[in-house]
Amino acid sequence: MDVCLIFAASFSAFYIIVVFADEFTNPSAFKYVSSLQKVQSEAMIDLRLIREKTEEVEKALERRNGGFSVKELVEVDASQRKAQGEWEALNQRSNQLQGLIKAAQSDERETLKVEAKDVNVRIKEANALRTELDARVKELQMALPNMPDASVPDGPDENYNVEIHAWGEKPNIENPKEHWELGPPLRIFDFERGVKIAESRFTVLMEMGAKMERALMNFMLDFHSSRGYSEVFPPILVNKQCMLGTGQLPKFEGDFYKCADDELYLVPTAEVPVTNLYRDEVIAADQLPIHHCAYTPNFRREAGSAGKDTRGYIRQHQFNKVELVKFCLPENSEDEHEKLTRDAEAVLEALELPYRRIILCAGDIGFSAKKCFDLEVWFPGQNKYREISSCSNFGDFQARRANLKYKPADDGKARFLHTLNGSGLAIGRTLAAILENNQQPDGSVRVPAVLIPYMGGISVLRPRNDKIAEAVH
RNA sequence: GGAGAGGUGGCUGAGUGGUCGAAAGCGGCUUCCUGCUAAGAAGUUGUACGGUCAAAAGCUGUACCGAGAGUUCGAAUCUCUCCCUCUCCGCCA
Repeated sequence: MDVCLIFAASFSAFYIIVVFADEFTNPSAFKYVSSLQKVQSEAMIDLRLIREKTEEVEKALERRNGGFSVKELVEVDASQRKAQGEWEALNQRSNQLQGLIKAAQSDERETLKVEAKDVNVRIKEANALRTELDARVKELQMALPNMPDASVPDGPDENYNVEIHAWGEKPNIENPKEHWELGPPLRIFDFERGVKIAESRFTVLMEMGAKMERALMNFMLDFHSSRGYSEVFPPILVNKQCMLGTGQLPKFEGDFYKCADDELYLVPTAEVPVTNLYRDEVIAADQLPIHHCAYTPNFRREAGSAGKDTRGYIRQHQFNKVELVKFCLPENSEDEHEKLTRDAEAVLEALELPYRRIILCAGDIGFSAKKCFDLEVWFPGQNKYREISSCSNFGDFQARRANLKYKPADDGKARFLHTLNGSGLAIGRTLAAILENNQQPDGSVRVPAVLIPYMGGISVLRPRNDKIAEAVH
């Protein structure tokens, strides 16, 4: 692990040096880099861009794990445009004929009608072809992930993520327990009854657990509200358009819970409803940036993570999270990204939890993101850092899908804005991290100072010996 | 869930088979006028994808009046299906 990190870190430094050196010493390299950056900052998955700069786009996507080909898309797009042209030409003729028929004498009119009918048949055929190709283009286009930003390090998987910095001192605990060992005596978690009520990966929070979960929600919402994020509480069920807009669909259908009778999905993250708040809208530039924070429960099927984190409260089908979402001008998104990540880090610092920030490599980055920082909190019981927040800059990728635009102050043409989001934070994991980091030798847990007011003044969680805590079968 | 009404441009709202991308008003923008403001006058004002152009402007083609299908040479307008909104009733935290 450590070896890997050192390698990754030096790798990253090397990468950055190379980029800088190239930029400032080699004119042709500079040209390449800046044109690549232009490609990336101006438009993600823009069809015109894919058409005109196919190779650059492909090169950028190649850095992602699995690799993505845009060749088929370019080909289908070409035939779609041809079909579109033919269809339009036929429509034009049809429109002409309509005018002629209106002006014609009755005998002449019948002849024209015959031609018009024939044209209409051909229009129908041309339209069928056009529609089919249209759908195919859309399908291929929607399946393409965002292009990683030039500043994202290369690498196929999480082993190539690079640590940016770390904060806090790891607590010195003798034989630290994991949170699932600490929880039941404190009467915080009831894992067995959670399974009884739903299925595995569902947990009941009891008493102090329920209280602290709620305290964390309130603390985080208050925290971000006071830092300029306006609070929203959105629907937890969303329609398909929302899921397409933020990029969960169409690629990852199996990852989410869906209400079969209603075409509605349980939100996997507040990102989905909150980003879609302004879908199909044009926002005046002076209204930007918009900063929202939102609490929602989140539902994920965790398909493909069988065997991972089967114990404990780390990986649940239902979990709570406070999310930060930003809408901003394209030129500000990088800056907003840094600030958003700082806001998430500030929560960890307020809670006195040691963490580190890593930048995800191109192969590990999420589908919609062009750049992503993960915050990882220290778990003494597990003796490792675990993800607790993921802060992404999507560029205009989601904005394109969700049709989110802004109207610039100067010229009137509406343009796609940029979206960002990050967890601030995942509440269940925060609770687990507090348990592990603040555990005392006697099995009690110290409540972080900022949380005490939210816990009704309770400063220590103590083990209890309730009979009801023991499962009775 | 039952009954009724309705979905038109940034907004209000007209339009019941062609001359409608769509009246009128409001708002927005430009210009003029006026010490300033207010008021007034004239003009202009949707989106997407193409073509033309070095590019922009301009010009030009096609589509779009909730979505889809149908009738017709021709649909905002007629028919059908679906979605959504509103009002009343019922139910309910």
